[in-house]
Amino acid sequence: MTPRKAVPARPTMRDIAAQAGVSPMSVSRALSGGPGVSERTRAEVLAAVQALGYQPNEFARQLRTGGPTHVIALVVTHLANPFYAALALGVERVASAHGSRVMIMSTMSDLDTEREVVADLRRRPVDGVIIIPATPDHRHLKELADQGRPMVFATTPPNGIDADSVTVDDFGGMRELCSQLLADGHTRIGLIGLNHAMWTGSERLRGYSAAHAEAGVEVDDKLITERAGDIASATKATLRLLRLHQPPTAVIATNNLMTIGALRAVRDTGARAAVAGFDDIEVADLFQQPLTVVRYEAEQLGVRSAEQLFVRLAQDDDKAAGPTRELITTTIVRYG
Amino acid sequence: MTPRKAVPARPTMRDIAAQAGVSPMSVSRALSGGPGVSERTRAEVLAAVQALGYQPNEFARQLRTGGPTHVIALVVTHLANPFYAALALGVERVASAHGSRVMIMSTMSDLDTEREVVADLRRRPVDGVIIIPATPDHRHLKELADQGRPMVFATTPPNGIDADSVTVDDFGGMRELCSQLLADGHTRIGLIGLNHAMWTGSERLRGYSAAHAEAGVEVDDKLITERAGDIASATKATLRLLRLHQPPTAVIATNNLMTIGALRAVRDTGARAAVAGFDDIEVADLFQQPLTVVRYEAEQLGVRSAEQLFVRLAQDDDKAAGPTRELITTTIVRYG
DNA sequence: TTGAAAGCGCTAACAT
DNA sequence: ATGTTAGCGCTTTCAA
Repeated sequence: MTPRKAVPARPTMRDIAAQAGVSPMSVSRALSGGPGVSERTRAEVLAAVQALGYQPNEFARQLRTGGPTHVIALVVTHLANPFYAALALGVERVASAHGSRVMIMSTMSDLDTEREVVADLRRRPVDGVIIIPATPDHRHLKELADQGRPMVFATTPPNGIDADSVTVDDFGGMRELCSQLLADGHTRIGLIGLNHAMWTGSERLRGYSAAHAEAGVEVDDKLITERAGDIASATKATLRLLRLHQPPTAVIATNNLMTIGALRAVRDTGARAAVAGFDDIEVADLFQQPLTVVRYEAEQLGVRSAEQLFVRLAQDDDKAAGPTRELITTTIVRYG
Repeated sequence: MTPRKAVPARPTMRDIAAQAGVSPMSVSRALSGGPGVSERTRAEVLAAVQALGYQPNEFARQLRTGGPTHVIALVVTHLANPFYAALALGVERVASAHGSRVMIMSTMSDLDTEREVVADLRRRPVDGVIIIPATPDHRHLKELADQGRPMVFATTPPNGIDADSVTVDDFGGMRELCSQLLADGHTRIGLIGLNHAMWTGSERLRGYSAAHAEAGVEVDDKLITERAGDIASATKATLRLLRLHQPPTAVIATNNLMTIGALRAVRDTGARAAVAGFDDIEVADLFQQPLTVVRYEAEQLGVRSAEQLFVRLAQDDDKAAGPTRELITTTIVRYG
């Protein structure tokens, strides 16, 4: 942490009061637009504000009134993933409409980083928090929630915490996608980059299994590859599957990054395996390979999460209802 | 469902002091780790902190000390554009290393929205601001800067403001890209979605012109299409060019969105025009059409901007040097 | 080593 | 309609 100079001195209400020849209280009243100020005083105050370029200090006001800070926090895993960027934009849009700003923090899917971020949030008076949890361990998040901070969990429901959530229909989306592949005649379908430990991962696996069961096709565990962190490892995992004695005729990637990796692997081997994946890819129509995806509105996920948060913020604590669970629906899209 | 338990008001330092049987001052000292506290007192304070789940209020501290808020603002045009998302991630990484958080605001390239955002920032004690200006009109930004707020301009230098900037080598990148196309034998090269009014636009046009001049090829103004706001209008603009009596044999798109639009137009018409563009596209290797791009590290742009901001924040006002201008270099990448 | 007093910038509550 | 007092949660200053 580098040393810093203090924020440059800004004029305060006292300065305005002095300049306008009134008391600070009159300045406060004049600026808040409330009644009890003569037009003449108000005019003089506004003139002084203009002259000195005064801007009220929101922190001080908030400290005194105990009112909202008009800042909400958004904790994501990786902002550069277009999916989270879209979600963030949705959150920002809603926050903006409510006069609030968004503080964004990326955890890079690292539990320790998430802990740090959360510790920071406990000290910082933000009005509420929207979080995409990095891991299934939510103990530190419970401490935040217990502080009385309204929280909304996005993409993953809370684990042992009494909080709202907005999630994607991971199960239904994967089941439908997988069913279509099975209907196309595929009986050996690979699953790339599954993370059993995460809620989304287990839900998507459940959908995969359900589709197989409904089609009366047995699942071969050798076709399910373990968690892959990035595109390159998704490519490797896919290559491993394609080299099996009985390779899959189709692969399903468990998120947008895994999809890119899988496409590269199939292209490089010249295999004729069909590729499908969770998460839409905006430019998939330009790909040389056909692709089927589970699409849902990432921005909408952010919008709904933020709206739910503001509902909570507007609520009286006493008559607050139990946690809500909202589901974002999915559709299947075929490219090429 | 369990009724949400009444939120306990956040404990303050006084509560800790009472619980530990000491004065608030001792609590402050114990927590700040400073000298002048007996081990016994410190232990009792820490125990009380644990017992009550106390977290200091950073605002109150900041108000009293006048120190930094450890919040910086990042104003971008559109967070969902992968380019700005990457930039934001770079900013966040550096900020995090300096113990600061990032408040992100998207202007959607709208001047009025930018004005609102800036007005908000004038009231909110953030330590500094990194901005990608939405338009060439920087008057409202000057008011922010005049307040003494350290500012760094990213992608576009300030207009009449004494502030640092980090920009891309728009001119050099475009000149090199265009030169390569000319060397490939193209003499009619379209330019898609140029925004003359923006600094980046004029720089890129300058590079386009310079390359033509160096190659001794005359520029045909009919090949230069006006500003296009989104992918769809880029497609339309490209289609218009391709239908010209003497159509271009190559088109250069002026940013990543324009590139997508141009690729779609060329694909849909089955034209044989080569496509090139400013900004890299991560999955371009999967495209069915060849593509040449001007690549640069978007995240690095964010990193350098943030680093420059923290340099300013660490500086004494008196011995502050003049504005710095940093250039991010570009390379040409051919896909397919 | 500890505490009491004062004040950061602002506003609620009570004067006048 | 205006001003005075007090205090939000914290820390600096000064006294004990």
